Amino acid sequence: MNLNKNQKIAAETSDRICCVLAGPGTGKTLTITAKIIHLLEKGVSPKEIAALTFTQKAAIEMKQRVITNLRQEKNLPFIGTFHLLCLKLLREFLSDREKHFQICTRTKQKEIISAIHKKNVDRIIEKITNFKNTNTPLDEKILPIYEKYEEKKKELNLLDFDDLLLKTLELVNKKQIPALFSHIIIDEFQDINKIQYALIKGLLKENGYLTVFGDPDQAIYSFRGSEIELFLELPKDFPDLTLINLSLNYRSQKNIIEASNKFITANTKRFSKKIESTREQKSPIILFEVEDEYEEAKTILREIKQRLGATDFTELYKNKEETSCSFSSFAVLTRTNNQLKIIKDCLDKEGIPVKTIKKDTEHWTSKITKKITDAIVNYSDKLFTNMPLQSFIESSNLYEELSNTEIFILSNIAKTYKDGKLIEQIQALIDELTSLTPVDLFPENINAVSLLTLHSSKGLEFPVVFIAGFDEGLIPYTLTSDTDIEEERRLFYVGMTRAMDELILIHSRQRLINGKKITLPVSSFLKDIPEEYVIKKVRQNRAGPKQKALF
DNA sequence: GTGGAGCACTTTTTT
DNA sequence: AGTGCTCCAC
Repeated sequence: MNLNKNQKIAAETSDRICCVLAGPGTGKTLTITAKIIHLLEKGVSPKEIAALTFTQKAAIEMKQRVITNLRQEKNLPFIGTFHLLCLKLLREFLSDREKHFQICTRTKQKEIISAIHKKNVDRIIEKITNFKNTNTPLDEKILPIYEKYEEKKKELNLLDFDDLLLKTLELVNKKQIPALFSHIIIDEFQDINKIQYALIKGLLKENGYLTVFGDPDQAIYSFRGSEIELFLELPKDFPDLTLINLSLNYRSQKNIIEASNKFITANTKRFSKKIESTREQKSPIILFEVEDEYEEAKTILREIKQRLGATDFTELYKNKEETSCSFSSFAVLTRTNNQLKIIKDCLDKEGIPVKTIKKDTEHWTSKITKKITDAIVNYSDKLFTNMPLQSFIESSNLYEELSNTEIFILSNIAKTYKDGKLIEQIQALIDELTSLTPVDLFPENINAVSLLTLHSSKGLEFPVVFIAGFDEGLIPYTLTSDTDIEEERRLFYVGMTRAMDELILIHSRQRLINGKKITLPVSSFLKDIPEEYVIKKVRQNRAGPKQKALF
């Protein structure tokens, strides 16, 4: 593995408590992978190591990389989500009477809650989750619902996702689960909450090694209980903490790195960190001002077409290798989901393929199940010719149709595939699918323009990034009262740093929000980006009356 | 059990 | 504007 100086230090240090500041595009996953492999090569037993993530996607990516590097997949350390680790520990350490619980999924949660109280089911679940994770008190109306919910779960022998962690922590505190790991590695540490933090401490052996990777400037999930303070107060909690800064960014050109570096210094809750681009300077950030959301969509369409340099899109499908950029080079990011609809419609109409994250759990589960079932049935024919699975995936259209997560699962199923038992295999597969999330199923390999919220863009990168709705009110989002302006700034920072070559912001003078036509000024975040990094382009509505530009 | 009127609500999302 | 829900009539 080819590591730069600080990546190597982070991977090989034998300091006991380390915090690796891993800004956007600095090779975090590579470094974590290197660290795991380094420990194994040093002779640390896999059983002594746990690498924890918050999402399955991250876990799968990391595991895949470790497997690729080790060229084997036996005797791996635990690499997975906090929830999976807790699930395994509970199955191992709970009493025989208790250990046979089932997981209370979101669907089941909704079912139980709505039997108690029909209205605002989602909000109630959110409140309960918040209460369990952060001790945010429950008001009088929700408390009895919560109590009945807990009772019902007990009756049905269910544990919800929060319970997995809480129950494990309880056993750890009662010493019924011993400290198990001498090396714990945490990914995306800025997303941690108090429960998870306590859990890590309880599972780490005395004088064990802890390395956390993350970036406080990308903490965007406080609304679901993450506490950036836990990251920022690490030096207090561990006076012997070693800070390592991954300072080289391999993703974005200089303008984007410098502009985002300066932008984020407007925040106070952070560690100062240095990030340098390894890439040549390219064009500055472009800011368009347009009339309304339809002009916004048309601007995106026009800019995409211009960069594709083709009007006949069927040609682009055929000659992918010959063009420097394709549909998948572009992403459109917005603060809210519903802003994406008009943009999607506009691109759809012009024959530009788009991909979005589907939120409809029931539908995709059955659809994907069918897709993978078909794939396995197809593959079983190919078994006669001994065609390796990877070649099969690449030669079929599956590579484009399936997300990376699906391919991973398919590979696993196929590996254990034996003649006869197809139905059982698929049954097992369906069990795995129920734990997948919309993001896991985002078809990364399909050649289409990505339409995403700023939140769901985290971790991704694109040559050309549009951030639409750069309007005060949406960015930062202040249409409801309890805005955390620093978190909103971090969210925009995440958006900016998705861009490799070009960042294009679009502000619309007017917009329909909740059925009302409103006029918003350009985002107040504009003033936090030094002027020399931005080119402003005003597009007047030709038909309409002349309006004074807002900047 | 269905369909339509009436009403409320409207940020972000993982396990 | 658009969605999702309840409630009531059939």
